[in-house]
Amino acid sequence: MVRVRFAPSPTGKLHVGGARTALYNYMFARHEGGKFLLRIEDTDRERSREEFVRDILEGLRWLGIQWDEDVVYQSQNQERHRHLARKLLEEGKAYLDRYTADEWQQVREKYLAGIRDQAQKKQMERQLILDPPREFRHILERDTGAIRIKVPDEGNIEFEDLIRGKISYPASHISDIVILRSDGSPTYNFAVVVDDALMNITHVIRGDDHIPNTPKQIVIYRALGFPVPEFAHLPMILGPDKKKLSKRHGAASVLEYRDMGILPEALFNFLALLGWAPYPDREVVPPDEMIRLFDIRKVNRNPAVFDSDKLLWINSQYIKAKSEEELAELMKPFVPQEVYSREGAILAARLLKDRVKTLKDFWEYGDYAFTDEFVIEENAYRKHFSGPEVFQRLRILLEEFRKIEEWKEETIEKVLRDTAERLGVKAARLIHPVRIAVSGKKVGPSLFFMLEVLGKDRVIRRIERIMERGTDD
RNA sequence: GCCCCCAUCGUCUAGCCUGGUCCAGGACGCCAGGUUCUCAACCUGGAAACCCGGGUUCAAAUCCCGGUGGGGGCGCCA
Repeated sequence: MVRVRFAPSPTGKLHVGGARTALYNYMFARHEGGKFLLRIEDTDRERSREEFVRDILEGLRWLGIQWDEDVVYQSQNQERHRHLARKLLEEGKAYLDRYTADEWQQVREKYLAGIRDQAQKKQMERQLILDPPREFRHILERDTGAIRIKVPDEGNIEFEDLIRGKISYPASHISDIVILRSDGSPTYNFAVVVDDALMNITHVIRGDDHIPNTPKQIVIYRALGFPVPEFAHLPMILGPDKKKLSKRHGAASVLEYRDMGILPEALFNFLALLGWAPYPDREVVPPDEMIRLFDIRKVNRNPAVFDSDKLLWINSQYIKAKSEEELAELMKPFVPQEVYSREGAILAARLLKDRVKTLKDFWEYGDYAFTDEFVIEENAYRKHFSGPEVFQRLRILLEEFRKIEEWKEETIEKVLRDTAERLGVKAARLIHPVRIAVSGKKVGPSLFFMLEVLGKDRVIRRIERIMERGTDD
């Protein structure tokens, strides 16, 4: 049975890059009918923060990435790490490096600084550890230090990457790997291997920045006698400047996208498309279908630039597909709670669902659906209410509107156009002022549709109100 | 310096494994037109790419080699 994991370190918020990695693991697990596990790599006490753990869990949950089994915290496994490292030492597969971290640093600077040849450097390191130079001879007395695993000198360390095919490293270029520091803490590569083995992980799917770690980890798996999992390395996600994505590229955290009014399934869809294409000619593919079609072997090998315009477009597609009722619920967090009402939200949805890009836009462009207290844009008002004749025309139109019995788009349009003709002005002369009266904005949905949706009472009330401005002036 | 990975429109990609149907398909964005009461949306059309050089072959985006460019690594960081 397939078992995969997502293993973030809680030193920052859940990032779109991490989310994409989680997503691919999740899609793979679900597609294969396996398990998707979560492990928090919190060994870095200095930088790990509880609030980041919460952010990561919340982000995953929001995206609809549900993990199986209990969350594993790497710090829980410290004892196992130490135990296994000592076992390797006893078995002679690893050896003691008696330098302290500081001393080793000095040794490196003094004896290894100019060495460019990796194989040569590896041999010299070994030499320096087993047979220290005079000034460090005394360390041989110690029975403490770091533990290093012996890496073979001959042959290649190879693995079959599910995405890239065969990858091969010359063993002679890989230095003996520190698995336990002199302070007794496990190193990253060692902890990852032990934890993955303990969790029975069958497939390691992660960013391609981990490719160089893989041969080292394979050495560790072998020394430990654990089965080596399959590996798949995903390409990175880059910012618009083609640099590795970071905070500098605006919103990089998953929850920030939620707060911008992005739908989780839209982000899911978009992220899945970064490096993989389920169809040659379809982009909007909901999560369920993505999972059904997912094929790790078809994942692209080159890095992808994060294009927020496309995210916005996909989001707008998902918004269009929602019902007014669903949208009314979804937009709730983006509308001030004093004015939110389900009725108003439904009106906003009906009015704007085909034109907005985010959930935030419903309030941004549709405040008038919720309340009479919307802002009337000054420049719009000035432009279309320039003289007294505007108010005269509106008064006449208002009379006609009052007479309408069937308040329907077509009827309203006919009445307005007839009135315009009677007054000898273009319909636009009435349309624009009315739009501003009822919405406060010079842009928006088709006016007649808007009037119908808003309802006769509101429309009449709002036209009356704006006319009061005219008498004041 | 050495090791490893990558390379199709501005961007995401299909095609590459199993050469010909590709003077390279789709999508976002962009431009133009249509619709129209505005702005979007929508519809139609358009500009836009196989990194370079060799080789293999009747034929290469597709296979091979080299170069160039980008990325990762060479840590008692993760």
